[in-house]
Amino acid sequence: MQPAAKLDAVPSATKPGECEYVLETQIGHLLRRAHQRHVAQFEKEVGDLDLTPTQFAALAKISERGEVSQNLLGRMTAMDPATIQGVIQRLMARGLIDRRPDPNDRRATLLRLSAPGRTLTREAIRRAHHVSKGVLEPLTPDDRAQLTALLRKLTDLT
Amino acid sequence: MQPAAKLDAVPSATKPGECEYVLETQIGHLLRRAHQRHVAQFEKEVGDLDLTPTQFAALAKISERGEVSQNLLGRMTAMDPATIQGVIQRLMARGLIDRRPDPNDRRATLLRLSAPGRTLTREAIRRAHHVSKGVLEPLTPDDRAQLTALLRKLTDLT
DNA sequence: AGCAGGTCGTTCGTATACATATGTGTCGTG
DNA sequence: CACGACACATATGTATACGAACGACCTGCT
Repeated sequence: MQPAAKLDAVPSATKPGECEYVLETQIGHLLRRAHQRHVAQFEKEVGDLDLTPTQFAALAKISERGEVSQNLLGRMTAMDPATIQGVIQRLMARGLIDRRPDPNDRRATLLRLSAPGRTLTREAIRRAHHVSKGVLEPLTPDDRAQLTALLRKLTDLT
Repeated sequence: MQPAAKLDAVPSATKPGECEYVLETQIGHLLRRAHQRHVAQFEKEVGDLDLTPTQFAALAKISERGEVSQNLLGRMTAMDPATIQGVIQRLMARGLIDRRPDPNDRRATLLRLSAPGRTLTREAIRRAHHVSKGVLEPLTPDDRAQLTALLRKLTDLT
């Protein structure tokens, strides 16, 4: 990313629905930036394990479920079938995941962690908790709970 | 994206910092999902103008500033120099943007909207307001203000 | 049994997103 | 004025992210 910026404050808002658009007040831009913040923090703290946030999410979820189909894993981690395919392929190439065909459904593939995968995931989970803490660090404890709750509501995660 | 999911609720949390990790409670995952929600909504409502959220952000910001250097635009829209380069290149190819070398700094390039770019941006801004409304629709008005404020705090946008 | 419609994994194409490297240009300091 | 540190735009490589299309397969209905 760029060197952080600190640009001049944003001036006047106009009435919405009109031809003015203050990027910095729009939810989409804010979400994008906040997400970027998390990715950066994750990279800084977990990057030396060579795991991206998505790769980690996949590992963590497999770890939680023991064995899942690739497609279900995708739904649980909010990844497109096309996306999860690439993620799994890269984790496979590193030997972190074992695959086997689903005996009950010949379309499906079942995934589980390999022994090295389990070890790496344990360590990554430890660090991931620290990442979450770091991301929320600018907020008060109350604000953190608020934000989490609001995002869950927004994303329909009850 | 996948057909939406509605998976079973998440069970028990363990004490954090330990070997449990409930993806659905972690800020990174929530931010990623919320961001996905916005991108999807944007695509649905602005997609037929063939604009992505980032392309639109660039156009909107150029429109606001009149003329900016590519690099400054990148900082204002939170895009890497490498990223903004690609975005601008595609908008240029469509004739939505005009370029000229900065007379005061031969490294820099100045960007402004072309006439078609201005027209398209006006229409896109109209729709973008509607997108923001749609994204926040699951929240109460109070919650919307709360969430926006918290994200601004988190992303250091004062 | 057989078929229609849907699902699972995969592939292709395009667009962010960012690290890294490079060539060119600017600027402050000596 | 010269030089080193830095800034700007670009190029390359990798990793999401997703639409669209595909072949293989499953399932419910007839």
